[in-house]
Amino acid sequence: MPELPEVQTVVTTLQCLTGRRIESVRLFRTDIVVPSNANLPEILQGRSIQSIHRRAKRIVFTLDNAKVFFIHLGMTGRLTLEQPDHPLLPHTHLILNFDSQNPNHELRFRDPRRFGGIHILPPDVSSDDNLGPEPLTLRPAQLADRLAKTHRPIKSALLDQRLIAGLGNIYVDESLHRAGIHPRAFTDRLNVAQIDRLTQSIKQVLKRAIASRGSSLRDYVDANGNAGAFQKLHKVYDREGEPCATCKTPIERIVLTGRSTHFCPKCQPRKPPARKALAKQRVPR
DNA sequence: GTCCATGTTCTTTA
DNA sequence: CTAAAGAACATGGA
Repeated sequence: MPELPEVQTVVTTLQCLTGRRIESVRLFRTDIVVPSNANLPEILQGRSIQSIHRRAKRIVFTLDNAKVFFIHLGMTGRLTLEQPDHPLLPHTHLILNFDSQNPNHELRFRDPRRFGGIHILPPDVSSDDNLGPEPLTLRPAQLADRLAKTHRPIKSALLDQRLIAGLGNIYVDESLHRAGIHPRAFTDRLNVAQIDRLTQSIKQVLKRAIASRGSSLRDYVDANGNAGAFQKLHKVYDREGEPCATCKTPIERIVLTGRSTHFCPKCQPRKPPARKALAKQRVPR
């Protein structure tokens, strides 16, 4: 459910919590906390939230004592502000109550599949582990360097959070379509022009998706319970068989790296347009 | 019952 | 040994 644009939207809609003091913590499942021996209620109880920001697909909370933790929504996680008397839905794992203010909302974390989690960072450790660069500030040369170091289909590379952090299945497919690159194109065979275009496409797609407050296909909603609208603007994702918006060719769906992959066979040709020499020998010996 | 799902990590294979 | 492909995780909806 959440890729960069959705996570960004959740973070934006959570900003009303900055400066608020956590009055009570109810943790219904401890197995969503990492590390498993962390005492989350003790860490949160009585602290104020200094800031909430996004890094890749992580929602990073900084407390007034400089402690940092982040929530990852996984596939089905939801972080929502609710009225305290709102019925408790199944798979609600954490509820935080705050010092009373005008909107007396509580924060709830729900995640049926539990691929998401709450991660406590040890002091003086950045939340970055081996996450790649943020796509919105990515430079083409930076992407080129990283792509040249690996040999695999571009689709798989862009899903790899260590190579570039924040894209998921939807936005990789949309970015590749906009860039006119076949999802199976090998990373180390893309030319400079293609990588320039890809960098631009990724940024364009993400910016537009954020402007539409994310994609709601299944059940994504922001912290206020509002769905996004970008799914209406998808060019390829989940549009198998439908005509390409630019050339009318039916969108195809293949499976790559175990993931559904959507593309237009005409706008995203298998081989680069300018191709002349096929004089490559295999094993020289 | 079957297949599929906006993600990540561990295991197996090449 | 390294890199890439595959399986696993847990739940619900079509």
